[in-house]
Amino acid sequence: MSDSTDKRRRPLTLRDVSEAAGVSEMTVSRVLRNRGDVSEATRQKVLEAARRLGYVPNKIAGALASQTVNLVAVIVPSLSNLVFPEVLAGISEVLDETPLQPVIGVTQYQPEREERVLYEMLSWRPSGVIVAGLEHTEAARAMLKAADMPIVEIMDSDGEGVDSVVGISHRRAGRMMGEAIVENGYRRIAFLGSKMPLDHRARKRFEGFTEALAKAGIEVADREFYEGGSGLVKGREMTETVLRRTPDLDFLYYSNDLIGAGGLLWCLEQGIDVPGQVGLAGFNGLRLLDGLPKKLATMDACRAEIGREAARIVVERAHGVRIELEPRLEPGDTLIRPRGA
Amino acid sequence: MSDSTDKRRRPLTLRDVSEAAGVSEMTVSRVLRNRGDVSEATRQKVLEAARRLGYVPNKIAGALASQTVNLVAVIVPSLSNLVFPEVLAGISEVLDETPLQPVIGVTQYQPEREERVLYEMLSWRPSGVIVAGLEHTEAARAMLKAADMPIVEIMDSDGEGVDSVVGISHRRAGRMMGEAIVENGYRRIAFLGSKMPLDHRARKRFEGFTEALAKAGIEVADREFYEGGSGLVKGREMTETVLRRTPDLDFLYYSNDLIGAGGLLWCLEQGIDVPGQVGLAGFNGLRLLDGLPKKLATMDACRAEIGREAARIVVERAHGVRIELEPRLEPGDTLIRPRGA
DNA sequence: TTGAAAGCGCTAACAA
DNA sequence: TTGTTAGCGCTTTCAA
Repeated sequence: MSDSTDKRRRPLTLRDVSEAAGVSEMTVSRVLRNRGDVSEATRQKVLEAARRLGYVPNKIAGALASQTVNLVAVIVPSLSNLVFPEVLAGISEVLDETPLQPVIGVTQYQPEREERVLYEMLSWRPSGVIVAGLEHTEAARAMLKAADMPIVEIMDSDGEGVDSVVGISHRRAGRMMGEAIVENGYRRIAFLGSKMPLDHRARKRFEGFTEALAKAGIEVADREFYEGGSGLVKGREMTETVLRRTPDLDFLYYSNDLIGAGGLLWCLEQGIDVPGQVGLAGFNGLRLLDGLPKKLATMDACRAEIGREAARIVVERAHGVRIELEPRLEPGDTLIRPRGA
Repeated sequence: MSDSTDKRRRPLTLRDVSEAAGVSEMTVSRVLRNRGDVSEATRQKVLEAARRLGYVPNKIAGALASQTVNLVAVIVPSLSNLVFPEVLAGISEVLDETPLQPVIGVTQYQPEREERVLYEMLSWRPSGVIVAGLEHTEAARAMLKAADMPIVEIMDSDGEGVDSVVGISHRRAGRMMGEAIVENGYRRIAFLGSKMPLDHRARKRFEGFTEALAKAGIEVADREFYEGGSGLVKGREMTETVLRRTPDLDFLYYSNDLIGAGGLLWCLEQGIDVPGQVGLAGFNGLRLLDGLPKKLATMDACRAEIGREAARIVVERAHGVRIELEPRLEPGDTLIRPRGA
């Protein structure tokens, strides 16, 4: 009676397996970690006992004793952005070949949240940290500097990192797109992006973009910023707003593909000739949207590649590595004007 | 010289703070956890010392000593599916108000991977497990049963769970959509979905769907399955294929909104009257796609709500709870035929 | 090939 | 309000 009421209150320990198998805890530990020499006979005995009891090792105790944790902290601003899951996929791809495991933290683009998440994660003493962006609170930067493990700041290479850095230059990406737009003869150019002052990468793209225009003696003819989650609807609305306000625009540069796609759909619906009348470009190279009526010009941000490289650095316990990847311009159907247009 | 070379090899411990602040380790521990009565004076002393040294507590040791871990294991098939980040958002929303933190594991729809991820996570002795789906390997189910913590299986309520279950009935969702389609007078109906034999929820929707049609004496007129990541392109291709093969179809039911959107775009491009000539419906209620030329009929899967309820169960340490949410049919513009059509 | 002892860094429980 | 003691469940190290 009492037997069944208090069944499995105390979680199983190594000792339970040790007793069930009739060997020392140490031997059980060795078998379960495939370490050291254990005779095949005892090995089987232990394995069988562990399986029968349903024993799951306690990594907390193991980590404390061995002073090693196979966790890699990965800190990103958002998961709904579509971009970050791709980075995570790149990271997993590499870590899957190793004993390391990613642990994901989300900051929602808030520096204080990032600081808290980082603190939480560091308190588990991971084997490395991969964090999006170069901008952190002072305290966060101090923690990263003090942490005795590989730190990789990803996505952005415009600035100084704490340890290793893997990313693209968003300033340069913006500049490249600006140049391509100018080269294609557009002159009345608008920028449509998020209002988020904390999306530093979008900001840097905007800076590089205006810089490129300035070199050609052009100023941004109009700009529009939105708040709240992106999406096709936002793109439509912004596009309508900006084209109403400045009807002679001949190019719209969007800070991401999703709002760009919304804009594209709106233009096509309105019977606007794209790119004859108005050219369009986004950013990110989302394959997801490939099936739109026209392929939006965009720039690939090398997301999976960034994830893979960052993971490699952690796996190799490297420090001070700096990898700047090359963003690729994908002109699609909305940038290059047909001859004679 | 040697001072600077071996700086900060040994991570800081409570003892370092204790010495720096001139109080016992226990007092430092109390301050850092806001526990027990500590005079404001010592409190400040400790805080200042901890901050100056850059001390980050070791949760591994803490967890081992206190036998509590404020981690909640969350296991999902994929992050690129768009659906799961929304569930995670619901979970975070609730956990944010508590000391609990979600830790995410991804299985890629592979049962063996799920088993491994689960084993890894359980070995950290989390405060609860939230796992997508009711289908698991036998070993995984055994682990879940043996684990002495709240277990919540989410997304699906068609079947028995190990402990708590929060989800919708996908069979019912498929049936509801099938009924709505029949009621609207469609008779030549096709199903377009993923080939994944392991996407049990899509399978159940299909089953409920055919069941509803059967009740009306209708059989699925054609079906098409795809492999590989979804996306607009896949939807276009499948739609073309199926309409070529069976030109007299008057309705296409897609297993998710993204391929449905691709199909919608293709139909509109071809000058097909939607829903006059062909009606369309997807599944999920992705707000992301709201800006399409027409609003695709779909069914909301209550993703955020599912996340919130699951998190609540873990927070309340509840067991054996069963919550079946009501999927909502969103007819959009592609299901209800205009009068006289 | 196996086992015994010591201790990882912290906190529960109790004492002062 | 503060300190002391004794582990938490495992692994490292050394001995047999």
